[in-house]
Amino acid sequence: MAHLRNPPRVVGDAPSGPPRMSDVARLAGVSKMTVSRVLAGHSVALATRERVQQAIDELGYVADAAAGALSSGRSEFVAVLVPSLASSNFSDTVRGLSARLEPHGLQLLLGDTDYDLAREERLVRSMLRYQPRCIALTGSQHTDGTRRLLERSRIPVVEMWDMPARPIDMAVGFSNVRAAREMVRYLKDRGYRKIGFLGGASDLDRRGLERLKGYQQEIRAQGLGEPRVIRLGQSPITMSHGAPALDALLAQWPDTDAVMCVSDMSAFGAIMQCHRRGIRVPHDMAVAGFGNFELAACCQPPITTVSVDAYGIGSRTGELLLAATMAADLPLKPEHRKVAIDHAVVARESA
Amino acid sequence: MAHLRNPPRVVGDAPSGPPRMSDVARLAGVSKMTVSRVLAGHSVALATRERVQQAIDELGYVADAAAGALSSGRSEFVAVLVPSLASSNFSDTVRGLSARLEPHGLQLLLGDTDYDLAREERLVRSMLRYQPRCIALTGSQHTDGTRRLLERSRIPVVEMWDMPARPIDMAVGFSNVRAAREMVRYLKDRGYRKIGFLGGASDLDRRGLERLKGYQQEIRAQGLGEPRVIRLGQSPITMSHGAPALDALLAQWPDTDAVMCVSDMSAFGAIMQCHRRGIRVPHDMAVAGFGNFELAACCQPPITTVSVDAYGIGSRTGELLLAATMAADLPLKPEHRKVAIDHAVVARESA
DNA sequence: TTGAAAGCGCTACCAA
DNA sequence: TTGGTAGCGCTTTCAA
Repeated sequence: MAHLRNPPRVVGDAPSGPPRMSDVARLAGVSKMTVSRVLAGHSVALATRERVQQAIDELGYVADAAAGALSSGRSEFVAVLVPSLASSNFSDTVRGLSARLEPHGLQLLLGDTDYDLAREERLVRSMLRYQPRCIALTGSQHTDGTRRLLERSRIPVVEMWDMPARPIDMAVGFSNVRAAREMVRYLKDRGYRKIGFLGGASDLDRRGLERLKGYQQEIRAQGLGEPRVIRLGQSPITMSHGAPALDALLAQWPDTDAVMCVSDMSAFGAIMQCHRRGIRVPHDMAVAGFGNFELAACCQPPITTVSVDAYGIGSRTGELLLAATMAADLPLKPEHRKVAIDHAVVARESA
Repeated sequence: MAHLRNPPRVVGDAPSGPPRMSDVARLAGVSKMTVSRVLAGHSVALATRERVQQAIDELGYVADAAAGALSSGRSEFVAVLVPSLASSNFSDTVRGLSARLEPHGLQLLLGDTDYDLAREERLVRSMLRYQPRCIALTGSQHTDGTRRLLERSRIPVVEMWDMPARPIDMAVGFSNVRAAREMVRYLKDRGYRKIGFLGGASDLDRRGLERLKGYQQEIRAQGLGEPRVIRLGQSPITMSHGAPALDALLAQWPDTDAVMCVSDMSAFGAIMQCHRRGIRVPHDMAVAGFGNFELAACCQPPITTVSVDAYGIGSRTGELLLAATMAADLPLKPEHRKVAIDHAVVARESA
């Protein structure tokens, strides 16, 4: 009788904690195993099943998932890391992921890296403690520590929102460089020649940097002179970024006739600042965004932008993860490890 | 030797799965308990601690949280349900919660109810399986099933974003009715007399309904004639709601001189529609929002709105939950079970 | 179709 | 300061 953590229950005592599987079993007059089978949907005689279900309902029994995971050796967690939950972009991706994974009873473990790679590593380490079946990260830049943790964990990994040459494991995204180049070409086709770029000052927003790189490459390729780049403000780029960035651009290059922004947020801020300064959009100044947020469609003038299927990134990631966790033995062919997501310039009135 | 789930490891075999605490113990030449103590930060001789730490690093050992939770009888999960992760309002609340809870090693289990009470119940049931230490819900309306589940679970519960007369357990929020009434008074003080209201058509957005109720009460109390209410569109109310709602309002009551919107999103949509129709804001039509999103400050004209401390709701909720989980034995006094969050009309240019 | 026993990986408890 | 043992609540495995 030594070493008992909880005092033995005296017969007739009210059960102390929440009901356990053995309580259900006793009430239904069956063994624990039968209860377990009913819960798992395995074959059990109809009459037995009904008695067990009744006992479950009567006691309000909820099975302990931690115990189940420990015993069966597989958890139902999927770890997901995004730079920011507030961004509609990433929250759409999360919605796409849930939509795919929830029907399989998988539980998302969500984390918000705040565009901070060290924080990402801390979160990965902390989430790995729950033995997730797989993990989805944003971007393809990670600390060495993060990579090491992931490699050692040997679980399927998807990197989202980018298209790295050599992903850790799998990737679902698109080339931000190419998308930005397409926007420059679009602006050039519309007749703009003095095109500026408004981006963030932080090197942590890799996707923003890629867009900047694409802008610079295409400006050079098209012979549109020296790039006109303003880098201002921290990630994530917010609406309030647009106004001061536009002012800085016009202060340095007053003859600019179009501006391409790292996101719809800053494009919106820039357009509102144009309203304030009496600059007509697009007549005096064209403004283009990136992301095709709802904001871009509702703004006056509606914002020309690059639409990206954020929800699709989530749901395709979910599919890859499902395939990888369900059939872990069948390694995917390399060409199936990278999923390219569509993107396109959406022409509206602002540019 | 029967009933062994995994075949016994032959001496010299490479360990099959990830390293376990016993692997670390063996490598460091100590018992599992000592490893456990090092991880928990309990007192261990410095030299021993260092050897153990070295073994942990060498193996890349990550402790299994499910096993720990099962053994110790307490998990590190906190369940959190919000209507929508995409809304900056609720994602701010989540940030406030994380900021308070993460330092204590607590892991958020986030769920998105999509403004659907049945879905809320499903999520609560599913999260309860992980034996969370406590749970935070949004709003004070829940299904009977949800209430029953929560009562039976006997864990601390906080209802956020509302101020119910009788909370399930604890509440952190404010009265949406009172806040809306203050906005009507503000508009009246500014000289507006024909004030309309733009809200959603769904009865699921309780906070939106409360704001409508506050509007109606105060319009009557101030003798401002019959309420002018347009209810259009599903929850959550988005930017695209504003334009058609404004059109409907003006079609029915062309002489309206001010409009109060259920959220900054629809206020923004309404203002953009005013731009399109050549209606000057606030000269021809005042527009007020609710929530004080970044959008409201960046819009041209900047939007007069009700600011609510969304982040504060999260961090105060975190404090309550910490107090309740850490000192579960000390029941809070009833007057400490309800935390009122400040809100205030922010006067800007739009009204 | 059902049951009994063992054990998943960890921590509480007591002993040394 | 450290170690041994029992057991958390469940599922796997095999037997009936």
